[in-house]
Amino acid sequence: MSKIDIIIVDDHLLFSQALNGLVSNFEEFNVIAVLGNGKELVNYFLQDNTKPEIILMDIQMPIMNGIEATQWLKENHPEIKVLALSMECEEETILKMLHAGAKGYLLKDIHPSILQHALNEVSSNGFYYTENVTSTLLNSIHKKDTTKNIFIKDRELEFLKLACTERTYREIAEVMCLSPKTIENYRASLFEKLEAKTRIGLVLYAIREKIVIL
Amino acid sequence: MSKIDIIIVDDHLLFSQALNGLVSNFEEFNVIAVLGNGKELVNYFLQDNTKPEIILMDIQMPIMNGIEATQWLKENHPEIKVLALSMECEEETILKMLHAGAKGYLLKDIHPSILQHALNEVSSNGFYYTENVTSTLLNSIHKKDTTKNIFIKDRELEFLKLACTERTYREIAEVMCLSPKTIENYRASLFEKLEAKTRIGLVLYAIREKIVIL
DNA sequence: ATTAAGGAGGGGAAAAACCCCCTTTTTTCT
DNA sequence: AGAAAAAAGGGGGTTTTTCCCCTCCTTAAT
Repeated sequence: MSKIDIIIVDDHLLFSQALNGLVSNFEEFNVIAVLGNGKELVNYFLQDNTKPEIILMDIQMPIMNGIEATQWLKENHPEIKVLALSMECEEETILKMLHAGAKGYLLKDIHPSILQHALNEVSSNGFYYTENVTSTLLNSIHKKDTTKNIFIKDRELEFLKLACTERTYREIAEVMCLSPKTIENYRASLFEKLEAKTRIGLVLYAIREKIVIL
Repeated sequence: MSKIDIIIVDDHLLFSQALNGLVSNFEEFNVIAVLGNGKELVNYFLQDNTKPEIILMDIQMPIMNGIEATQWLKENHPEIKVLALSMECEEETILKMLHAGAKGYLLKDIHPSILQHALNEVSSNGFYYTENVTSTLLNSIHKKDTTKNIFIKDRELEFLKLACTERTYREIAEVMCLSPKTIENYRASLFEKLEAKTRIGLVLYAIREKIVIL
């Protein structure tokens, strides 16, 4: 019985090395490479090395992250199955990874035997989706309905960023070279769009949506 | 030559199990237990089990985190050396862990051989501090000078949190069961303390200092 | 030619900001 | 134990900012 080739991509050396030992101990699998980020993975394939059947992919990585790497694989080596292995359970991250073509999404706090099972499932069925992932998908579908497509115009965005400072509207008008009354219109339209009742609401929205950083 | 007993405390099963394999492969060390959080560690000691010489301690853990667990060990088993092993490189976390009595602080992206070296150092010298940790300590000393000791009183803090909503001051007064005029005093004193000129300034401060989350 | 969007504006009410002042209780210092 | 300081609660009045409604003028696209 020939073993199934696996590549591990994770920037936490301690984890990737330890995981290497763990997976290598599974009868059915053989780790052929341990890489530190997406860029190293791309280079690995550009050098025409042995192709793995499955890649265990971390998400948060320097230089080239797991999502970008998975997208690259989908375009260049679509037959290789990516199994995401991350600590992040944020909905957005999971969705991005699945859109990029991951065949499964595991959290790092699972039991090794589940990893083994997942690897076997991915190898035989082509995918392995946990309850966690499917419920996230359901959630996101549900949300899509309520999420209005909020379109913020360029100048409104400029204003929104300036609204997140201690400048008064009059000062913002000066900075943007506009009349205070025009600023007033931006304010009103953003209040409506973002369902804000006060300037504080604008600030909270901007910070939540990472329109302004910190 | 008798091996040095080690306990691993980490909630990420995949990591802890894999790390177990890794450390067990080091000639000098012997993993006697792998636990999922601080509470499990406390229970382990309450049951009068074999004491380890070193504990490899994760920080972010459910129920009882690494900092709390290390503090408990300092009071109850001060001879046991704790080597922190985390992904967090935030200054505050490192400082808290060192204050709690950790003999070293490693990031999870290190090479396994560094872990081995660190374990040996902790065993022989009693500590192992990387450049990373010492530079963080230096930084924090430097910062102490410029950081004014901003002291926010309990009620002020309550007000500050409420100020980060779309409530008017009058509404905040109602929520806090106070006269709007008292709220006015809190506002004025926070404006002075936090060097804010408008309510937006308060909100920005509160979010930066993580007084309000998201 | 009409419509939509961006820009500019007026008037007025409400909220926020900025002054000054006050009492009472609790804590801290000596 | 007693004085002083700090914390908590409240008040009056003024100015500025914010908020809301509604109008008018361009300009560019349908």
